[in-house]
Amino acid sequence: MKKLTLNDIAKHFGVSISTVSKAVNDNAEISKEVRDKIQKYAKEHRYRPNRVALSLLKKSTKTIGVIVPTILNYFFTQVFFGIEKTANARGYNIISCTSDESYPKEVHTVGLLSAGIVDGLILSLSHETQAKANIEHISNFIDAQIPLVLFDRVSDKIECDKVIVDDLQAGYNTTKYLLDTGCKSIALVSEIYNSSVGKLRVSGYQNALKERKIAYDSKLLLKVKKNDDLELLITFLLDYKKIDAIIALDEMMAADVLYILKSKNIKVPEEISIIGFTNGRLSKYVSPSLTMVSQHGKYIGELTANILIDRIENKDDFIPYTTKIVKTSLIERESTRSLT
Amino acid sequence: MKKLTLNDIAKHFGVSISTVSKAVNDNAEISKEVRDKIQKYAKEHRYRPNRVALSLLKKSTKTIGVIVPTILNYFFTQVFFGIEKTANARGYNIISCTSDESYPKEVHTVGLLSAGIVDGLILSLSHETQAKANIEHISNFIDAQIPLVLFDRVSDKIECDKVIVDDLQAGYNTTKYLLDTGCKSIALVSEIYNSSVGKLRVSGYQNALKERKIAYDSKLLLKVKKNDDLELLITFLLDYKKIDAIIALDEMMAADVLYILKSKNIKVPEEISIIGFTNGRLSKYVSPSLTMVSQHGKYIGELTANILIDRIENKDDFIPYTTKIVKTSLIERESTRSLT
DNA sequence: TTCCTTGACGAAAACGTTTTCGAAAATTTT
DNA sequence: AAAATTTTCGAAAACGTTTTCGTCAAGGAA
Repeated sequence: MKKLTLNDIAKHFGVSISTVSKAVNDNAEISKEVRDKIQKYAKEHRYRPNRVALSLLKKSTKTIGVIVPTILNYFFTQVFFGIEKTANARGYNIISCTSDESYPKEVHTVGLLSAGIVDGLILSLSHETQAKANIEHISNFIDAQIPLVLFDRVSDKIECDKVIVDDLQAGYNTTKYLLDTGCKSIALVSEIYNSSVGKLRVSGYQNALKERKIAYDSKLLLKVKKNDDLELLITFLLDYKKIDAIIALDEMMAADVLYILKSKNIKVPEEISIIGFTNGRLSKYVSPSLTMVSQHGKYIGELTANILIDRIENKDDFIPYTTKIVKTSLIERESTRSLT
Repeated sequence: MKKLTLNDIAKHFGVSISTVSKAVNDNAEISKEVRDKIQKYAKEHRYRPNRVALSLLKKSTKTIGVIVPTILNYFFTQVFFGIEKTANARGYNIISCTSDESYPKEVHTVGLLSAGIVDGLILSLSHETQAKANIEHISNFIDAQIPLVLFDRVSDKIECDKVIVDDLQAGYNTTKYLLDTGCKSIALVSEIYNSSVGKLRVSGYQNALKERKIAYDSKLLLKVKKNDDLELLITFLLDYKKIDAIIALDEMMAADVLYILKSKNIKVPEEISIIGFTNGRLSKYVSPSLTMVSQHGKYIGELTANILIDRIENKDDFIPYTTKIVKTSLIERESTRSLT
């Protein structure tokens, strides 16, 4: 039951390979009887054209590469889901890789994918890459003439299509929302302080403060690293100053903050309000449920995939690069006070 | 800056393709000077051997296919993470697909992946496939001589390597644990009642009941479908009989059950205990936090990938198929009473 | 009959790579 | 100087497919 090739079928019928190829493709150039005979045989023996050979010939693999910093994060899982869905619908497979927030791994993976196995690439920069701001590997990839779409974690230095979240506005909106509910002293905790999205959210936060003529205090910006003890940091923060709201830059962290506050018997939202980024599964179920910023991950995935595939399928046409900005939505729940 | 081929380099230096190939592969057959000259040029122009051409020649793509029923589920995300990690470590890329619990989509995807683009396949059967028990597409795949490893959702009718969770034992253990904490009337809610794993867990549940000489009441087994109103079903259940424990067959459902009980002002675990399957992010953060069964998803992914790659790399050797059974662990939290 | 058209099929190139084998040239050995 | 060996490189096959073009025969038209 070895894999059947055109050559095998050709030998079986004593005809040429071209005849078989045309027959299985139902080409009228071949007489009806021969065609039927060969098609029947091919079907019975489950002949399938070798996609690798086809890829080599057509210079198109019908697969797109996806590199995300991590998959153990609801936002990226959602985006991934959206990409997979639309890619499949448009006849593409996806080959998925994780950079694990690591620069060397990203370089390595991008290199691999530039060797002809994908027709295009979707990428969200790793945290380390954004911190280093070293994007030579991306430039090389672009030089290889393979379409690339960046999403969420992008870089100004890279010229290509991009899909980003309106993080500046989101940072501004959440801060303003908290101020409007009567909060005065708002802290911000972030693990991704070096990433483009983290910085934009902080800028939005600062803009909102400035608008209300509230001085920005950098001590209220908690940069937490991988193995930091968040509880300790929060304890210090609360000792430093009276806080009445905390913005957490991802969902897990929002949940962690809530957990810590509850363990300290601090009432949420009466004493401290919480808003988190990424509206995942957690936020609905904890109590009090968390007010969150939704980034519409699935939609971003769909949009990104569509832009990439359009680019792949109109490779010769000159289409200027676009940057799509996706607005966020605030999902109001119980961890914030109501607007008065 | 078009993609460079061996031919391009050969022309540039006026040598043959074979010379260039050997030179870039640092073959001593080529004189040191020529080798250096060509390697320098290749590096400068970022030559990378075309992987598609290589795959065709070597009949090996160094990629493995993964088909899971859904990625929006923490267990499968975990498994996926484990697979990706070990596959990468062993030099393989993964091409990932979702069956969306749909039989036709699974058939289609398995078909695609049998056309030579993967060296092996990792698969967890869709719910619909297990309900239909139609596995012809899998048989066809196996006939094509491509290594296959099934995990979690498997079928007795398919002969191949398998990695499964000890769901029978897990069902038994959780039930027994609840009985030991003093529960007498245990209900079970499941969305995957037709899957192999669902059935095993129910069997384990029944075994534990039988051991304690408690009659099994099929009304306590809630089969919930995609769009059912869980709250209504639970209300009926509570009206039907006094319940003091609920086993939920996945994490979301456990959280939903908790949510519903809380909204009915039923104390957990004083009045009703809850145990859920899949120890994800949710369970830790809800309150009371949920006692869960951990299936060690990441480990399963690693194990599965290793078995598959071993099979790929020793294709000629005859190694009998194995079925690895991974034990579960019970993570005790606040949604169950303490053992007395 | 002769010419032209049409139908049915095959030969060969092309995609990019590795590898085996052969051959020429350079070097060493006798 | 002749013979033997080694060094250095190229030709060609192979992987499986599509597609262009050519060929040959049959059939119809003149």
